Amino acid sequence: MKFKSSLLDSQVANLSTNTIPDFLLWDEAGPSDQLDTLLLDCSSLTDPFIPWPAQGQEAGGSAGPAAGAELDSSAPPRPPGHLRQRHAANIRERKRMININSAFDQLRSHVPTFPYEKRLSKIDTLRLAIAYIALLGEILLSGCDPKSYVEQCLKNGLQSQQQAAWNTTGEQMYIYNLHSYVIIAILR
DNA sequence: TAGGCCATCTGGTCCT
DNA sequence: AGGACCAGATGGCCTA
Repeated sequence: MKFKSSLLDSQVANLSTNTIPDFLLWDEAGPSDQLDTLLLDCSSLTDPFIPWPAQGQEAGGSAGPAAGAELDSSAPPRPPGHLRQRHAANIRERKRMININSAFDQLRSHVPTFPYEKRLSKIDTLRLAIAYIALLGEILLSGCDPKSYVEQCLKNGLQSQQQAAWNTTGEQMYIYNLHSYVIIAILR
């Protein structure tokens, strides 16, 4: 997600003309079933299957630098079964990352974005979620109607932004943009 | 083509 | 000892 000023400005412009931007949550795009199945199949293997090709060749994906260490004659000798254990650890790691990515997908589905916004990156998902939670907390504390609170918040925010633009740091502007982004995306 | 994002592999560390 | 977690390194893909 890139906070292009033109993007935010266009949404603010729409809002100022009482045109509420569309809001859409990300489609539930769960992890690849095929990949899950593949990993389950791999983890059920009982023989020390080595997924990467013969030495010196690149596996289907990208091999890390240490993959070459196996080929390094100067490297310390590995204990027997090291490759098998390493392969098992790789599978566990992939499954762990799938779990993490699944959680990210779930989180994305709860973070308000614009329908034309490209898929949120992980870091943007986290930052927007933080901003969203903060906003929800403010709404709870205010006791106001959520929609009217958000609209009022946006109006006040725009005024304060204009007033304080001259001394606003980049970091503050980024946080402000996150806050505004969430607010505008919520309104519909 | 450079930069951002991501998946993957790997070794190290900590925990059970 | 083995699993979970983590961070570094690397290469692929995509976009401006």
